[in-house]
Amino acid sequence: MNQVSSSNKIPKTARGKRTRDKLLRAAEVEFGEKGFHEAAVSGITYRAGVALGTFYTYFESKEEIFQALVSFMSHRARSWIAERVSDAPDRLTAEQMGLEAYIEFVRQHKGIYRIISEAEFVANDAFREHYTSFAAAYRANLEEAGNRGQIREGDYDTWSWAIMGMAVTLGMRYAEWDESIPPAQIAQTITDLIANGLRPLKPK
Amino acid sequence: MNQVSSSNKIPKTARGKRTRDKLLRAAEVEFGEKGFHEAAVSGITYRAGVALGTFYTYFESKEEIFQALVSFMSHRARSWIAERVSDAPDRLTAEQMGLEAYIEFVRQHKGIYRIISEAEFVANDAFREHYTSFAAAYRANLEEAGNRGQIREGDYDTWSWAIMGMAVTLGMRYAEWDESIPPAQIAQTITDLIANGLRPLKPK
Amino acid sequence: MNQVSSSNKIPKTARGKRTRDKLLRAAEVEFGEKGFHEAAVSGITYRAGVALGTFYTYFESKEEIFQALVSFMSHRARSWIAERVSDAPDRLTAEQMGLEAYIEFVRQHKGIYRIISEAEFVANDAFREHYTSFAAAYRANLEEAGNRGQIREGDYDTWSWAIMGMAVTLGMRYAEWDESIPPAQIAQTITDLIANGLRPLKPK
Amino acid sequence: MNQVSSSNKIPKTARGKRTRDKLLRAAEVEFGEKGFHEAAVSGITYRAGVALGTFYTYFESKEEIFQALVSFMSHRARSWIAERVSDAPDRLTAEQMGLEAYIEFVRQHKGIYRIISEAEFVANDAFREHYTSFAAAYRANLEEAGNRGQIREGDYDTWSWAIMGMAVTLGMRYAEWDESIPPAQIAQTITDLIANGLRPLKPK
DNA sequence: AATGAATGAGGGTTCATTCAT
DNA sequence: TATGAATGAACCCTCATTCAT
Repeated sequence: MNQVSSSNKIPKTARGKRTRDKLLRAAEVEFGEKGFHEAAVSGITYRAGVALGTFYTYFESKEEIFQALVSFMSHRARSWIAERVSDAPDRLTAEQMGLEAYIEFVRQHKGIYRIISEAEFVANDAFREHYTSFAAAYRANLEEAGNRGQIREGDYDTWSWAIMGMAVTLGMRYAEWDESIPPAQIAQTITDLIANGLRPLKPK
Repeated sequence: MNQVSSSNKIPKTARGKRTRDKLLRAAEVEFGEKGFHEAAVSGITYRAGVALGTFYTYFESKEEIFQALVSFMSHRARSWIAERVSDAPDRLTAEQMGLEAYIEFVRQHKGIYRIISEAEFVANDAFREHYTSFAAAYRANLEEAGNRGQIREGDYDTWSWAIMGMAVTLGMRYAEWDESIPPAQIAQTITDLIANGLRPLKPK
Repeated sequence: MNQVSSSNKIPKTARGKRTRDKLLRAAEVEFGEKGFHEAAVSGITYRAGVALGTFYTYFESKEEIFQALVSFMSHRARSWIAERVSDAPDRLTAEQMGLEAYIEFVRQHKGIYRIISEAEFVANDAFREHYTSFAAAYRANLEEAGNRGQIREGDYDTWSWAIMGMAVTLGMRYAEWDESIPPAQIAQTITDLIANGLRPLKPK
Repeated sequence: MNQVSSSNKIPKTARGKRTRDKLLRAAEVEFGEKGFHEAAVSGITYRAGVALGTFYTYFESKEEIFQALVSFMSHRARSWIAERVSDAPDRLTAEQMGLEAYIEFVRQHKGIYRIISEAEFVANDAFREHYTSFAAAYRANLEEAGNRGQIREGDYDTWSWAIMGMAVTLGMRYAEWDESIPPAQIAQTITDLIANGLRPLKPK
């Protein structure tokens, strides 16, 4: 019942691929605006400009397309950030650039934020996969930085989840709720926090 | 639809109060288990042991009881943490105890976590109120600690949201997903991160 | 999933009982006219004069009401025949009266014939129950007649199914397809066949 | 909708004939397993190993292929029995062999039984044709036997339907439901019943 | 002949809410 | 207050059939 569900619904023609893609794009908008439960399959097909039945040529169910969407967007986010970060000189700068990139990404894809939030309850596998991948990437970075002596050693696992948690919540706060503060500034503040903690800089 | 229409449905008799209470308690379980959309009013009344129609004697709608629940639980969480933290010697210790308390709280009330997550989309007012209150409490603490020289000065606003974000995500990770690590240990790690940042402890 | 399905949908008030009854009666007409698959729940509620949703107050599904109907009608048919036969002087006369009663019954309830036919594939349990009960009744009669010496001894089981088979098929032929021959005449012919077989009456 | 519109879809090439045949064979399995309404055209084409659209190259509709199938199988059954019976020494022996053959046939083609049952409501013309042909064959046999003095005279029409009815029902009972009793034994019992009726063998 | 994508009417089912008692 | 029957809008999904290639 949860078996790989790669359903024999993969398009075999170029036309089919195009239609499937239109549906995915439409689903991003529909789910992003209304949330999973309020979204309607007919809303997706309407936005995609195809007939209702066409939906079921490519997806088994509303759940399935939602899952597909979560995976798809999770990849997009990760690769977008990775690209932006690739030429960072050191880990802390990379952290800062990554955070900034993440907030910008969310600002450009508000629907995505909502979609991933809901995924916890609707497409739990994809949801966990998303966070686990993100955290794993962070963890690898922290470890590498640790090995190079750029940061101290410690519980990289927990740290990576903690940093990701900041990013997510700040994404919500400063990308969803309130766009008045530039991403760079938020990223700067947080990076400083991560780097230096709260200690008085020159404690006596 | 999102306006907290303080309905004129407040019970006047003792019997009425009891019934309303049964409904609220039942709603916590129903919403916690199924989430807002999958939950059914009939499920709530069934758990409460009253007839379906009785629900509308006390609540205008499914949305209303959900809102009431979010506010109620948000208060419970805050006061539970406040109590646990009240006798902390200093801010950092308080931070650690608070984080630990928070994780414990989520472990004991998994439904609550889910309810607040969904509130973002279903009862946005109550949801923002929840996070804003939490962040404000943090902010006040940070500011006070700053004034006392216990921590350095900085953008307390952003910091408070960042720290809260860690807590939320770690709550998910180490209370929802995986309970194998003791809350105290997680709290310790994070507090250390907050306090000291990632800098090598004895840089040359 | 097939558990007794006595679903907690039993009406608790007199009004409820009346509504459930209206639905059953309407279902008899709808299923009889259109067959299970072509019949619509909305057709049933329309005929019953209630709202669509009311259906699901009393029945879990279209399948469930169909099953209920088969059982109900099977009982009706059996008791109708039993009543007609009760004062027969001997077994052969009873056979004849029973067959006649059966054909008359089918003529008055053409829908029922179709319903039971389809039940084989839609509500197999109820279907088997129907035929098994009928055959058991026949069998008991044959056995009793055998014990009294009214008929010879033999494989009552197979005989009872054979006789029932005649009745069913003749019901189809002379009640469904063609009503020109009076039931009594058909019953007479068959009884004679059952009683005497095909042997020349005065074989040399 | 029930008129056998001898469609202009008869294949002209050898390849076409082969494809049409594959579809018919696949339809037998699909309809036999699922029944008319649950069966899907796509199920048929899938089993046949052709594309969905190909179906409509050979058949006007789902109804049409079903009709074609009923006729085809009705012929098969009749000729199979006829063959088995052809060398019977007398009518009663022929009856017995025919009944035995029929039960064996149903045991080997359970799908066919279901298909013909459903035909009453889906392809009524073909259904009546089927039963009428069978009955006519019986009738001719009875008449001939009567003329020869092998059986007494009587209402051959009703008798033929009655005997056929036994066969059908016993087919269901001892071929579909329960295969534990050998066809020959059932045939024997019934033939005896037909031949001798229920009369005590040595009446005074 | 064969393919497979596209269509859309149709129907079963859910459930928040209302209402009569 | 409490009950539970009644309502009907809403929506997911199926699948026979058509059509462009």
